[in-house]
Amino acid sequence: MLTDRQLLILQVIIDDFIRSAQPVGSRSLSKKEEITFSSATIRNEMADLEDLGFLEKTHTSSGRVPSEKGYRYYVDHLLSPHTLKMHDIELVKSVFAEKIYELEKIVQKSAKILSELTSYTTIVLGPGVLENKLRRLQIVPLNKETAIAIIVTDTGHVENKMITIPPSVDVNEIEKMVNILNEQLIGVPLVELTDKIYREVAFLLSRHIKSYDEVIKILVQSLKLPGHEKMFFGGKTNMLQQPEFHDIDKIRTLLSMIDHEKGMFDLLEKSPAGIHVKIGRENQISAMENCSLITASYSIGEEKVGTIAILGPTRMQYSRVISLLDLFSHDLSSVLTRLYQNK
Amino acid sequence: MLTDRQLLILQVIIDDFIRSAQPVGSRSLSKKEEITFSSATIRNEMADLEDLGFLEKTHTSSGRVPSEKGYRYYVDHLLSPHTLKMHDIELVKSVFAEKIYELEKIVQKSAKILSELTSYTTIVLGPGVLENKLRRLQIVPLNKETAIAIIVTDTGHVENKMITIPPSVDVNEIEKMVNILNEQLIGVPLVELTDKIYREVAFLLSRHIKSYDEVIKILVQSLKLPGHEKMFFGGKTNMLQQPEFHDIDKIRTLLSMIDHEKGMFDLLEKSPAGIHVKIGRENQISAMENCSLITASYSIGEEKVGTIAILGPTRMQYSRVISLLDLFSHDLSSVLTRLYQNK
DNA sequence: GTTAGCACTCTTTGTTATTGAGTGCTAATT
DNA sequence: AATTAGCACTCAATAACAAAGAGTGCTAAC
Repeated sequence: MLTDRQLLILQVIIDDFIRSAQPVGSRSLSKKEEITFSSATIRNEMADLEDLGFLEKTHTSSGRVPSEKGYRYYVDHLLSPHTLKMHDIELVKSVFAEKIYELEKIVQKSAKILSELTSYTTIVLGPGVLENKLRRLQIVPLNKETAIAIIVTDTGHVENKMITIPPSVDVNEIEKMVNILNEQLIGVPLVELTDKIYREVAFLLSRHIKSYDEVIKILVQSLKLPGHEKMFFGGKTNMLQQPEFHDIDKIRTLLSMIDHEKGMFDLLEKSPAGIHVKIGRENQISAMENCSLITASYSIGEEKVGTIAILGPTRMQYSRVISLLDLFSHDLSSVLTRLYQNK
Repeated sequence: MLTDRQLLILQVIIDDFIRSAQPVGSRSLSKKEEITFSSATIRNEMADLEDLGFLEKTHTSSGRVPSEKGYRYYVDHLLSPHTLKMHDIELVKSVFAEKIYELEKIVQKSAKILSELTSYTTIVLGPGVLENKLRRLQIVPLNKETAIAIIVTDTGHVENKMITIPPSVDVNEIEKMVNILNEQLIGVPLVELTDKIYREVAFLLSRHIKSYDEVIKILVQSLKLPGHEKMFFGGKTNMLQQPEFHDIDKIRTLLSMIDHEKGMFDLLEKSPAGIHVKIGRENQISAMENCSLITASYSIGEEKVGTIAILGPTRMQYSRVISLLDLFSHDLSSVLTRLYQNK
């Protein structure tokens, strides 16, 4: 539906605007190497592209600026593959070069490096813990009324939670229960724990444990898992450098959105496997009107366990960020798979 | 050295400027109830106060603005005690009303509420974990090479750390060691652990444990505690609302300073017990030139375990913030003392 | 179909004038 | 001797205006 020339013009305009953040005029376009026709021709084409909704003007006699539809088309059809610099690749690899085994640390460092490489904001979700398998359950009494329940998963993740013990329950009973549970439940994915307890272990417990009713309550209480995975941020304030956010009000709503973790979580959680680009209002959040979000998933083996996202202005270096995320999510996945899959 | 009238004028100017953020002129001052003398008199006094370094002008014919020295004097000598509104007190109490026992949650919620009450930024440091006493040490093997070391303290705090196990070491040996250690070390403050191990337990271990040298290495590795206490933030973006930070560059340096936790930590860590006010450059950090930091300590029993701080513009509501912090640190201390001291 | 040419639009920048809140100083008043 | 009224002066902020420049759309020529 678009002619080759229109595509070329659209692409060059968007490339130029991404670089300069300034509306692009016909005259400056006509000077580019790729462009062999006159500014008048470009003007005509630009008018057509505007009618079609790919470009916009900031005022009647201004140069053109890509619309959301324009970016969408650009991302879907015009993206020229970006070759990463050696330096970039090395930095990415450096995250995985050190012998860090703690998953959270890897993830946190990832967020930091990615935000430095892009000068946008990085958000990493997960790795999810619900699919992890139980390695050890421990209940450590602190005093008469309280105890700490600790869950260790096969990925080395530790969850802990303070619980209250009703006075009727004997500490020894709890210890007994914990022993039984460890025997029965090791290797069971955390999501299935409660279910499995009711189906298979409850019977066993009822035979060996005195105040069964009370104890089972504590158990369920301590297995109640964190509602959602952890999020890690990098470069939260990077958006302040972007010229489109030189307005205090915009930056305030954006930053407080970023800090309001729940909303961010909802946004990332539903992102599917693979790399995806959401442009401006496609994100359904008014604070993100001028932002794009690129998400990539990472996995252990075949199973998706988390999401990496880069938040930038709609005027984002899509090509570069996609290449980086692609490299990164693959490397992260393979490291995690190597570390945590075969046990 | 200052006359009563000068003190009055200084106080009224600072109060007014804190409220309005606008330079205060002689005419508007003369209209205040407290002021019974003419604008000309005020002008003369203001000139004197400026000569003494308590006031400044933004330009030759502008009204006066407090200098850092002015704020200092105001905080030290002129602060009128602020009576908190019922509503404020209720909000503070609400943090402690719920039956939350997890220390970190209490602290986190505190940061949030305080930032909402003040519309400044809240930073909470601690509670320190080094003085806590060991309740349980646990090492959970994940696979041949790695294991998770878990430390539970008497305050219910859980630290965990991934460690690598050299191939020469038998998992059973580790288990044996952990049992010995739990017998010997429960109740010992975390800071003293390593010391105590070398002094008293090493001998015991060397008798019972085969590959003693290797095992002790793992042990020390797993007891290496986090270099410093955790920090919690509230209202990180609140400073964006302050008119003195309507400048993008200022806000950027400030926010990135806040996000750079190390620097913040250094700032808070050395703050002594009680409530203290650091004004502007007294903080020794250029990004905080226009900021004041009010710190308060909180404690378990008699022992200081952490710091609450409020970061605001130098044009801060000192009186109100001090009252809030005072109330807060006392309440927090008494709750913590009740929960964690008597065991 | 393309492009040169031109009138027109709108932002940006700079200049100038005006206003108003404020000061400092002097002289009059208490 | 301290206070205050009065006045000349300063400076930021605002508005009004002009000029420049980058851009457009349209028409007519190529």
